[in-house]
Amino acid sequence: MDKGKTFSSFLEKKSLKKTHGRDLIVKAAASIKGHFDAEQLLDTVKKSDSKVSRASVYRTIPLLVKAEIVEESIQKDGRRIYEFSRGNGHHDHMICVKCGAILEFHDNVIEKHQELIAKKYNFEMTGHRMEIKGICSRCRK
Amino acid sequence: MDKGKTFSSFLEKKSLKKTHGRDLIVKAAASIKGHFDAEQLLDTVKKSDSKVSRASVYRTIPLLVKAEIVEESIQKDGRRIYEFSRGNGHHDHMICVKCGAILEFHDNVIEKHQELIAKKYNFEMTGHRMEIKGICSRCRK
DNA sequence: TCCATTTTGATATTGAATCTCAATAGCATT
DNA sequence: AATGCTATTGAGATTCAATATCAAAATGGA
Ligand SMILES: [Mn+2]
Ligand SMILES: [Mn+2]
Ligand SMILES: [Zn+2]
Ligand SMILES: [Zn+2]
Repeated sequence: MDKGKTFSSFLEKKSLKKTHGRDLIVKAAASIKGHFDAEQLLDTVKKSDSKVSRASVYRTIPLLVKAEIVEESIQKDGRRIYEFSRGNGHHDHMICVKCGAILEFHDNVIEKHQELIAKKYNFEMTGHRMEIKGICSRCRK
Repeated sequence: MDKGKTFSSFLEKKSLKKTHGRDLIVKAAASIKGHFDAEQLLDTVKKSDSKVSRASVYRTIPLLVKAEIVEESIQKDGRRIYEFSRGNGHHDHMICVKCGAILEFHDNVIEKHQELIAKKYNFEMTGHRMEIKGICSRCRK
């Protein structure tokens, strides 16, 4: 799952330059297990090179998303939460309002019906976000 | 559909005070057809009484949501979008990334499957948000 | 009417995200 | 390897929705 190579060819295709910062940022994103926000990514990058700027991280994230290396998964407390695409495919999220835990799920029926809805309204779906909010099993007991 | 009365009893139950501002704000929310954000609500309230403050609007919105008079429907460009509950029941949204149009839909199968998922994970669902992003029929041609 | 408490308006502050701009790095060409 | 053009960067400023602050005003029970 070497997304470094993928990103590299993405940059080439788009005539964007391969830079030290971009290289470290994609590597940092890959190193994070689970969901992260821009600030966490910045912290992680800074461990490799403390001179990489916040601006570069914020600027690179949309590139990683376009390259399908990183996905924007949910919004939590006004912050955008991302995750590295590990080839485990698309999924949606449940967010625990008590402990903040993010649980993942996938439901083929829901996915299919989204497409049916879009078709019904002649709407060209480019993406979707579905978040279930509530209390996770751990917090319930 | 007099949500003024509903809000009034909500405030009573919670031992909150009935104020001029809160009264105007719920009336303003009811007067808006369709979706709105906090700033639009403020503009509308100010037409009745220009002294009602932005702070009061931002403070009252969560009360209206708790009272189930207003629903938070989607997030758009980092702004929270609300809508007055008109008893037309729950629905989800499609957002056109070209023109910004917000389309509504409802799908029983999707709703049911959300509950099944929650049950499967022993997750107590208190709400959900599902947004389909894409290009609306008008913008496609 | 009195008075404790809540609420308000005006303004300041926060914080994520974006923008600015001079300095630097990447890279095609010589 | 040196040149020159342009994309990119870092540091900080800026934006803007949302929240916090706090003295003054309103509310509602006694
Ligand atoms: Mn996920
Ligand atoms: Mn709606
Ligand atoms: Zn939890
Ligand atoms: Zn459209």
